[in-house]
Amino acid sequence: MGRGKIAIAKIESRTNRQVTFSKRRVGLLKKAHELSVLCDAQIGLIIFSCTGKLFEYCSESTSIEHIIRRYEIAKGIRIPSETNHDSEIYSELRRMRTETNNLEQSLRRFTGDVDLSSFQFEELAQIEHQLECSVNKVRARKIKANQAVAWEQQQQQQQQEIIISEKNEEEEEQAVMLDNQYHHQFPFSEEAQPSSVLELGIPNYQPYRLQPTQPNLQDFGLQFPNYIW
Amino acid sequence: MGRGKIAIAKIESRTNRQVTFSKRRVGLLKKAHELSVLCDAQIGLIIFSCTGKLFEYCSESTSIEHIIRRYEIAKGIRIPSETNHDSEIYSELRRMRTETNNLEQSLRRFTGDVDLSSFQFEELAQIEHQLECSVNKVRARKIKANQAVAWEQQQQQQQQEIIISEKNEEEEEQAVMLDNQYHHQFPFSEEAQPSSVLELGIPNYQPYRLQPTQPNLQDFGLQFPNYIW
DNA sequence: AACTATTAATAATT
DNA sequence: TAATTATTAATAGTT
Repeated sequence: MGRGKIAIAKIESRTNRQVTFSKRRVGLLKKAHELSVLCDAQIGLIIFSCTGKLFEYCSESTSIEHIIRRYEIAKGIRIPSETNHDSEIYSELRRMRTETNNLEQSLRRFTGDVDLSSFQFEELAQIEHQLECSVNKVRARKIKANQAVAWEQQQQQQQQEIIISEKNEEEEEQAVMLDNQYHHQFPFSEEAQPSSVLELGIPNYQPYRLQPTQPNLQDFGLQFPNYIW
Repeated sequence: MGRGKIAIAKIESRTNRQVTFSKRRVGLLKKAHELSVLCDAQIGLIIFSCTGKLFEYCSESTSIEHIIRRYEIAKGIRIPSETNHDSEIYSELRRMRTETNNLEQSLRRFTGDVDLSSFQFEELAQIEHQLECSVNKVRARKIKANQAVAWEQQQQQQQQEIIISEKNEEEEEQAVMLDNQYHHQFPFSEEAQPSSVLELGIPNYQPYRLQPTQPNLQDFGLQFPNYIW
């Protein structure tokens, strides 16, 4: 199923292997999800890439841990119980990972390294507004940081203002003024905050690290049940 | 991929569901095996049918138990070994705290919610550029996300342009028009950004709110992303 | 179960 | 690197 048939043996070309891994990983996860939904099966899937990165899937309304427990029970494997001391530390570790994930997710919005296709229009408008505010702050600081430049700009502005007050023809300058007014008085883009994202509860949501070297990060920045199929 | 297309929802017909389960289960296991071999990945797959029957697959030269152990270690659920590992755990905790701090600081750079005064002009310009790229991405995506809305607004805009070109009196309407123009017609031009907007605060920044929901997919093994710079 | 008309996945290419 | 396309592979409905 491709331009040609390939033998099922380790792909020697490193880049080729990486590309194939990315594509087939998505395909496998999709298939697992479809089987789970179509046939009401409980599925847990763990994938470690050859570079050691972890990917996983599990059916909705459950968790990998739960499936592992069920598996171990089914196989008659005993689960060693944690001590109280250990469980405290691990819960702290998990909490911190969650926090890290949240931070990384937020950061991706600012770097643009997030798959925006999962957002609705209103959400995108909100993100856009946030970014505008940030860039404006940075810009203001930048100007302050270089007073000479700032001073030049102010001089220029004042000259233009004089011209405008005399002729009142420069629409663009007017636009600047009015645009500011608009933002201060009618921050419409913040009003209609969709709660949809909040309600899309997917159990066991614990993404972890950013993937700067992986081009296919966006495959997993998406809401699972809806985006491809 | 069959005589007809089917929706991904639970198959109501019991016999049909059973048949599909049998077929797709084979397909899924095959895909898992192929991915494992082609890309040298370690894969564990556990399937409980709706009748409770267990099926499993794991890559060659390993076992489900081994993969489960590796998984739990990667997730910080279980201890690597039963020996004294306290120091390892605590160092991991420290490492994660450091990472969290770094992420928080990076985030604050983007929100402008931090002492930007400590940055030099060049650094600020870099951050600004990063934000511009991000906002452009969001903007482009936003347009795609709702072409109908964009179209409506452009229509409105055109009408208003006509009105304004005739009268040029309604200041507020003009502001709306120009704002729309800014947002939709010139999504990639940052130059005309009014400098006085710079004083706007960051309204409503809630870093944890807009996470795109994600399936139970994770990846591990990357260092703190200083790639942003 | 086996068959086959279709859809889906994906290897190679751009 | 991401998108496109020519092929192969999977499978839904049928026999």
